[in-house]
Amino acid sequence: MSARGSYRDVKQHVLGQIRSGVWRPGELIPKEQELADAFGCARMTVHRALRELAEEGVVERRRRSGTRVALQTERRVLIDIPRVEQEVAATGATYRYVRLGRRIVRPNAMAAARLALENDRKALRIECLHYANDVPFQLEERWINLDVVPEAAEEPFRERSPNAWLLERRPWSEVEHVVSALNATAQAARRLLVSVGDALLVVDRRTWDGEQIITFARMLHPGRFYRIRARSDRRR
Amino acid sequence: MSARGSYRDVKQHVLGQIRSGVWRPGELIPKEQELADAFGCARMTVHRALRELAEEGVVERRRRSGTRVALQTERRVLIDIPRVEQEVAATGATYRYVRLGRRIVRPNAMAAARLALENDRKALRIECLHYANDVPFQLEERWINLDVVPEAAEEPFRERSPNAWLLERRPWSEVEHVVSALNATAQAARRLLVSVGDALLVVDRRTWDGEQIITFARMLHPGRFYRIRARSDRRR
DNA sequence: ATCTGTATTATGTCTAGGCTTAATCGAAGA
DNA sequence: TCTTCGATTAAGCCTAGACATAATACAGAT
Repeated sequence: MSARGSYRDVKQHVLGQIRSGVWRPGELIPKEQELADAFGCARMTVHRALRELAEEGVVERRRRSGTRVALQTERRVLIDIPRVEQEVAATGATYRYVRLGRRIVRPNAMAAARLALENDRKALRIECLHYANDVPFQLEERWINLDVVPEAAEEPFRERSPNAWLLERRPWSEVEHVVSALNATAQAARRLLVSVGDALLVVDRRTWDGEQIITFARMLHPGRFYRIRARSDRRR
Repeated sequence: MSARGSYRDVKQHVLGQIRSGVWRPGELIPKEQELADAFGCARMTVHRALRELAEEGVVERRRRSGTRVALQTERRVLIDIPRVEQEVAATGATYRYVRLGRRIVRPNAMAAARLALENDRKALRIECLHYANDVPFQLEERWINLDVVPEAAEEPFRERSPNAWLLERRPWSEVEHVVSALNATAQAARRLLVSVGDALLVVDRRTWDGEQIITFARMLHPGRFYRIRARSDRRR
């Protein structure tokens, strides 16, 4: 077959067999040693190719049983969620940040639940607006857990956004994003320069460091402007 | 240090140094050989650990330069987008599928653009509704490219949803998802049993096989019900 | 007929070397 | 001063073995 195999060649070949329908979903494919012999390479080289295909969800592997073509029940999608600054800059627009408000308060029911705060604990609430070319792009309602980040109580957040400030300061271990849709309230509509009731795309983000919840942010976007895009390319 | 190293141990150690702030963003970390010596393992073992961390976006690697802690400019998120049937079933609800309409027509401007169709080419349009416990869960407007999937012209799609039918039949190589928010039109509101103007979460999906676009689907969800959730855990 | 222990098998991981390649540094030349 | 080119370095990939581990099959016992 091919004189000297690289793991990429093996991946391409296996993917080709699957995509062209020679190896069908659920079917067993040749074992590592057989592929290694066919390609004239070491088993480790085949192993790496198949391991990566398994990580990508293309094949499923079990010890003793062998490797089989995955039943495509799920689509796995990799999304890059950039910072607002970069997202705006990427479109060529000029980015601007404005802090609207900042208070240390007892959180409302939603924020308290999201932050998993004990009764009566206060948290820092920041409201701010991100512009693209002086057009409102994102309205952010940010809650910071002062038990975890006490130094935030000293920070005015006038120049730098809470997100940028936190990213520089706090390592994080886990993030959760929840995307939904809401109608604009009177206040949100005023801030975002849209009509009351217009559909808004909502991204809720929680950030952990270990067991502790650092921060919760609700980010509202005019539905016409904001897009979350994701492409999952099974070929690579 | 540790008597015998596995690549997981190395990963954990490196991640620990980063999370605890010992190795800071942008900073160089020890080279592969040094870590291998420290752990008393082979360089390949360290190599695999660092390669995986690089894939996860935790570190950045350059030949000759070395490995450095990534500046966390982006958050990479892995999302599993299941099929509606499974998504509904996962909540314990009963799934039901209803075909509303099916016609071979010249696509409207949006669909023609999404499908990249030549002038005057017709396409198959299917409108259908997915229920969870007899409550409308997703309204789907599906366009199928008959140049690529001519056999779809014979299929009534009465029992099986276009998605299920296509997944069984056509291998695909690439998917694009675009998420946005829209206000419910009169027709969509009637189908989904919501009020006109209610915020809907919109997922547009395009599927390729190689260069060809197989299908485009616009899926509408009542904003209150549908959630796209994603957790990115940097620890593993 | 059912349970249990053992042998088998394919993948999972590791080792200790090798060569390859891209990025960088520094020295020599223009 | 600027450019170019060769040496160096650290990651990238590969090999040919080894042992570990999980899942299965099968034989023997109950």
